[in-house]
Amino acid sequence: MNLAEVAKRAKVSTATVSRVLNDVGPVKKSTRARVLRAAEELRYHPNLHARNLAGGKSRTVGMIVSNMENPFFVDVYKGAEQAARSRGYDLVLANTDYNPENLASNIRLMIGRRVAGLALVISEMEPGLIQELSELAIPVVFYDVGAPKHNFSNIVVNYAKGIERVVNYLLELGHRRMAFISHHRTLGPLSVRERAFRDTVQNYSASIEWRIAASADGLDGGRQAAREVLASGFNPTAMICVNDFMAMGALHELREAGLRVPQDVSVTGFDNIRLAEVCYPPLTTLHIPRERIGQLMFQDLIEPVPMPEACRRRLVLDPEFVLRGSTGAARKP
Amino acid sequence: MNLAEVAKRAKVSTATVSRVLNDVGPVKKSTRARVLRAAEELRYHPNLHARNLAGGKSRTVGMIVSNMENPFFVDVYKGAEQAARSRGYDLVLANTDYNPENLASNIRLMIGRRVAGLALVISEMEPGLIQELSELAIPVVFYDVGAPKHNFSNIVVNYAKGIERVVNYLLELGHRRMAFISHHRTLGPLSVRERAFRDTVQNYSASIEWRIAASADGLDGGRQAAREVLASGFNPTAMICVNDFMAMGALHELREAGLRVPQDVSVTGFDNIRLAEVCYPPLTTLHIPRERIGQLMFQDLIEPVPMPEACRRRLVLDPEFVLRGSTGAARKP
DNA sequence: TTGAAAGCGCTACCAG
DNA sequence: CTGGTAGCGCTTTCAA
Repeated sequence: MNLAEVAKRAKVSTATVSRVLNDVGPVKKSTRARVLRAAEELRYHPNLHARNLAGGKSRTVGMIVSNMENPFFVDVYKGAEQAARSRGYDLVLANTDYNPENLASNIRLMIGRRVAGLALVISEMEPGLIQELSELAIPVVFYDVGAPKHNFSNIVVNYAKGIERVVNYLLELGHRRMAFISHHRTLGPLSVRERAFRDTVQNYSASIEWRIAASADGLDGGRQAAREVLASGFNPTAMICVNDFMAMGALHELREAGLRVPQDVSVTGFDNIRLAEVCYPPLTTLHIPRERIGQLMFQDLIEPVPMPEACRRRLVLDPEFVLRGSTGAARKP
Repeated sequence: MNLAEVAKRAKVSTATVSRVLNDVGPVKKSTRARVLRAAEELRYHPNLHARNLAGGKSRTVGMIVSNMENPFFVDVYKGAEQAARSRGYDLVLANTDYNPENLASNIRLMIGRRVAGLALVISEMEPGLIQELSELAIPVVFYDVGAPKHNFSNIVVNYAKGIERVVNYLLELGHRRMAFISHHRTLGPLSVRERAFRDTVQNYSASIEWRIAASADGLDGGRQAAREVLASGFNPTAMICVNDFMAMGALHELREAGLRVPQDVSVTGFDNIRLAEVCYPPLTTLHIPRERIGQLMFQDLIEPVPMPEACRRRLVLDPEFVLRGSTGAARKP
């Protein structure tokens, strides 16, 4: 079923059908009605590929995330999706599972689709891919990572500040032995947080004992990392987790180990996902406006903000401390 | 950047470039290398729309789900995505948020993309849409709902059986006052579960007291529904939740109300999402092989299983009872 | 207000 | 093994 058949049935040219369907250009009322009816009767569904090809422009933006299992990414996705929908755009999602090969193929896929823009919510990119994208003239917005190129822009959260905040808070509560639970230690954004942790702790006093454990992002990863820490004999009074989702895994492990939170061990997260409030005990964490970020990313893509070559956009958000029940004074030795 | 430019640069015809890029037909080694290099140098990215248009066939399947916030859907998505990727297909996802308008527009979008198949993981469809789809000759697979059409097929879970199982279990534990926590009561699949609950309870004894509360799907919905039940003065010793995600919300509400689980109230879920194991207390629930379902849906779409008109496929899975800490003997009155 | 026709970028078929 | 070329279905001038 195609335009031509609709045109034939309505006894008009394909040009007219196109005008009617796209609501552009002048069309006599009666003709219009006739076309609409024909399309209806024929159950005509325009071929989007043909449309894109002929039109040259795309009403689609792409988003690639690392891990849809982590509610953080789902929320960002939903924010962007909603923003896109409300502006008559269409968002297509891809998931990498932190796999670089998936990332590369997904990016190529998006390029092949000639998306109007690409939002990357991932933890790192190979320089090669960065290069490939920068040569492409399609607007790209990164979350949390990004290189300064004319068609790039980024939205970043001041993770270091957040980590610093929470560590200081724990320090004040008397914690002197803390573990940092992370994932993908080598990825840029993650290592920033790790460094913030180390720096804050060391700046405070050389006598603070600390340790870093990492596993995969997720419930299992959090659990695994926490287990490692416990098994090592290091006996932390606090666990600072790189995100809420992992923190929930850690919480579980502690419970299984017979440790009470926060009496025996304090636990903190990052992101303030909805679950952080609902889990037990509710997590002390840092809030990040995830849906907002999704919206901002979309906006950034389609709003052609002309600016000097060197000055790509960069928006920095500060996370907000949220105090809940998973933290308390350090247990007495 | 297009085929023609690559062809010019490699000093061959576009036909040859196409052959090389698609790895079809005979091409001399040296030519092949030349083309590849040209494409590389020009940073050529094939236009997928043109490819689809010209080729006529699509290597893309679509999936529409109701609520990506609920991990259940994420898992199904991941299963399908993985299956698709491994077979060289590409999965595009859409989310409806239980909004019928979003569903309709997403379906049209998928049709417009000429997907090779469409997987619907949603709770209900308007007859009009069903009709529209059935006239379309594209394979459709439903999860949990579906009408018998030649191009439809469905994978369903025996929810009634699961609910029956869990209710009987609670009955044996002495529970005599139970609440059923649901969402979207009028949607087909949901009402089936509700009915199963009612039937089981009533069959057991007329003296069993029961109540049904419903709210939105999700943490808040579960919490809200639980709150309603508690506020109503009805004092259940058990809450049967239509899914784990809502159960987690209910768990939270009970905790806030100062009720202990399972000592004061037993709680059950459905799906056995990863969180069910990690939350506190861990949920007694019914396992559904979500990733598997995703895989099956994909398979069903691309494997052209020819069969008699009337006999569309229908695969029924039985959920498996999983006993955890959120349930126990009914409290003494 | 409408139609004819030139592409959009690619695949696939037919020759050579 | 390679090139020419006819579409795929739609949008968009340009004329009428």
